[in-house]
Amino acid sequence: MNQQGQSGAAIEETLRVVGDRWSILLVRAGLRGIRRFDDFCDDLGIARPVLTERLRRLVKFGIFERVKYQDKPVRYEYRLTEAGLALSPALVALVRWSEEYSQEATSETTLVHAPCGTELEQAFWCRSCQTTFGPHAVKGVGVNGES
Amino acid sequence: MNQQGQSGAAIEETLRVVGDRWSILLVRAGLRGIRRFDDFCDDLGIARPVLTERLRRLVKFGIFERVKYQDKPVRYEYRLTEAGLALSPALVALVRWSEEYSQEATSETTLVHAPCGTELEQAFWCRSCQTTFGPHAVKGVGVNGES
DNA sequence: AGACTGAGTTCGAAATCCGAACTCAGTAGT
DNA sequence: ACTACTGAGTTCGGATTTCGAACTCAGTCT
Repeated sequence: MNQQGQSGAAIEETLRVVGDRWSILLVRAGLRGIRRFDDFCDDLGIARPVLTERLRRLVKFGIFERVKYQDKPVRYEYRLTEAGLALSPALVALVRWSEEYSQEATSETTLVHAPCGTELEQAFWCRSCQTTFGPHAVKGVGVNGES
Repeated sequence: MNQQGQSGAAIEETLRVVGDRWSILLVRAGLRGIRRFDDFCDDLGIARPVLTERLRRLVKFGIFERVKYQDKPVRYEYRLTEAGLALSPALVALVRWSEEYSQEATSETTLVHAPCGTELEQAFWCRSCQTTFGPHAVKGVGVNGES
């Protein structure tokens, strides 16, 4: 249908999992410590049937896990897995972007380096050159590798 | 409705713009040099009416610009703006994530530092400490700042 | 008994998405 | 002058998703 080879498939795969308006917000809520169905619901204002479906899918793809946290009335909660946690760079990138470019960003808090409190920058790091660099020096985003 | 303060608003804002299955793919296609309506269409397999609406919205939010590239039959193409280009860290983060965690990732190409060809790492950079660090040392992701 | 909690389901209405066919201006070929 | 083609869209009806509000179900609390 389309001729995306290689790394194209990877992103498409990923976006099929987290590429809707709610999934990333759910991950963010998870990072903030939210775990219970009703809390996700209240915090995000997501419709219940949609939340049910979304959580099921995120569990299926290993981003959240469904954990029984009490027996008497059986109750489950949702916790981020390692893979889920690993989405935070993407999340941070989005926050940074909106801080920088979104016209109606009303952000009061900004992201900082915890030890020193300095506003952080996001960069790519080349282990062999021992340097940081920006998006212009990345190759391989596309199949043919045009910057 | 929900009690997301501060940086919560920022992400929500952003996801209202790029938080659907197509927008990020469009940005990616833009990075790969695709500019014309029909090419986006063929490359992504997106339905035309949806593409129309998506592009209009991305233009409105300053991610693409609509540029006239010929007069005789008036024709427009879509180019990424600076703001659009600035989304690439998020995109790269997603690619990296899928390379690492996505079960059915079939990615052959990986992302590299263009000058030297080394596989890149993504990191946060603290200007004042002059160090790179990972997501665990970021504060302020959530309103209350749980890492 | 009656009210409450928490994780869901069920419902019908509304918004989105889809593919396929159509439009419209201009160009190229015969 | 007639036909075919290009490229950026628009129009259509049907299928899928999303929504809010109300309901369920097991167990607990008073």
